[in-house]
Amino acid sequence: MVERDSVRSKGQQDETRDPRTLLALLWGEQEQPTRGPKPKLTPRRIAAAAAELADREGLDAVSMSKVAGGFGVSAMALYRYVPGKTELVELMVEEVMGEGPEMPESGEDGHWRAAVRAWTRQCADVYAAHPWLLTATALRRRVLGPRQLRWLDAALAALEPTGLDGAQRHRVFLLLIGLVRNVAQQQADHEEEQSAEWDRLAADLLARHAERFPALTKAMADGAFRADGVDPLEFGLDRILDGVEAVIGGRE
Amino acid sequence: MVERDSVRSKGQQDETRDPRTLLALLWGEQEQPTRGPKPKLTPRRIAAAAAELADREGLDAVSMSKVAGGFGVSAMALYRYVPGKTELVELMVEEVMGEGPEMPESGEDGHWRAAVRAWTRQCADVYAAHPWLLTATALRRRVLGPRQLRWLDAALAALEPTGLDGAQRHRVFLLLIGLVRNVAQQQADHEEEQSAEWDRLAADLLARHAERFPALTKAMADGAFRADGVDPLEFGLDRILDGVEAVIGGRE
DNA sequence: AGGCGGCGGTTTACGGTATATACAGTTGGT
DNA sequence: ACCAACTGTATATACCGTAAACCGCCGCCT
Repeated sequence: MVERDSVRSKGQQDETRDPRTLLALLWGEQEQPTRGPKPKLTPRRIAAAAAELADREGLDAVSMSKVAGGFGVSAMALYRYVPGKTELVELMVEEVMGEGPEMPESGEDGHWRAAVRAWTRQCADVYAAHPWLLTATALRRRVLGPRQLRWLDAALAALEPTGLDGAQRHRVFLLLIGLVRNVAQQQADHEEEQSAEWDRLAADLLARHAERFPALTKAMADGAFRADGVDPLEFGLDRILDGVEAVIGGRE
Repeated sequence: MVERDSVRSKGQQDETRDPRTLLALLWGEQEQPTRGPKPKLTPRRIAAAAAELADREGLDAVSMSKVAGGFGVSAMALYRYVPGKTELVELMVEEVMGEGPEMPESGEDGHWRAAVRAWTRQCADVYAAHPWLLTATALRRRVLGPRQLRWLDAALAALEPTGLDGAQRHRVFLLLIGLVRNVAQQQADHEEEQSAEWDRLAADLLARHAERFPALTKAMADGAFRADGVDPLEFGLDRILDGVEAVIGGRE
């Protein structure tokens, strides 16, 4: 389906690497060779190891040599399985997405809120478990691997009972992952080391410039950044669901 | 306020660089020296040049030597003004955020929807003008520069007439930037080169695996990804505003 | 059975990155 | 006038991704 030794980038970045090799990789549509020594690795195993590394030490720590070192092979060995690092990251994302969300029995109408809730929570869990997903999926074209499509499919399915048309369902999906990713980012910020130090510095700074940011100081005095037990994910989700409900109600 | 020659990272990454130097930089609280030659540059000018470079060639193209080359100085010269690259990126973000949004006369209640709309649109414009903002602000703790705080302040101010408490206003703000960033990402994806090529490949792939993604195929047949003239930003914004309205209505 | 060619892994090398360190030239305060 | 502070440079280190050439293994074909 795709030739194995395809090299066409000139030595710089991506420039123009054939998307088809990446797709073949993601979908496992590689024709495996017959002759030659048995490969020690697979793209899957490499991606899994790299993802684990990223979980432990962050995405920046994922380098070809470190990943290869984990297998006891040289860095260049990986290039027999993966066209380059960008493709490896893509595989890492796909790897970490798992088998897709477990959705409740949809069946009845009116339960679409619960279904969407379940989807969103599980998606948020994935992002929480792998904070590097945020940067790995920032920019660049994605949502092409089978597992990512599975998530998309599940979300669209959960929205079918709403009666929204396809375009609207898609836009609600965008709203949902936007929420998930944003909350994940917020939490990643806060779970960082020295978070308390930063908070202290920020509070001090704000106090010194209170008059420049009246609404912010007022909101802070009103408890804006105090933890009040309300999950921002749940709050946002409720807002979105209410918004969707408003469309449905207004149209029928 | 902050000593100028502070170096404590061992040669690796960030590790532990003093946050106070960054804050002093962002807020212009550097005490400027008296003796010695007049500096040719300023952090601001460097950040502006770097941002322009990023606008033209992308964030990856921003390297110390390229930025320095634009001024005709050596790469190391920049380190007299900026502690390191991460701080430079932070400055770039701050630079690009401009003077903050121009908000309409709030005055009357009930116009908060218009105010929030104006805020969101302008924020989206910034992201659209500088796509690298997405990756530059992915992960890492932010929202500490005066300009970013200005945006936050404006959003919170716009939400004051809603009667929501501080924590809720903050959560709505999170919802809004989540929307903006997500839409920006979506648009960046689509305006990429070879976008058509990718779409073709994706459509082909989906057709071959239609049975695995029933909801997705159904949604596509229903026009999910056809451009239908509805701005996804407006759609999401309406959903969020409706959601907020539901909270207000339900509580009073 | 033999060998050839596809393939896995290594080594080497190149150009790029951030940035530590040591230095030279310039300037203002004393 | 001199010294100390400051700016910019040159040099060096340690990484990074990856191109290219190479060697040894192995299954298919003759």
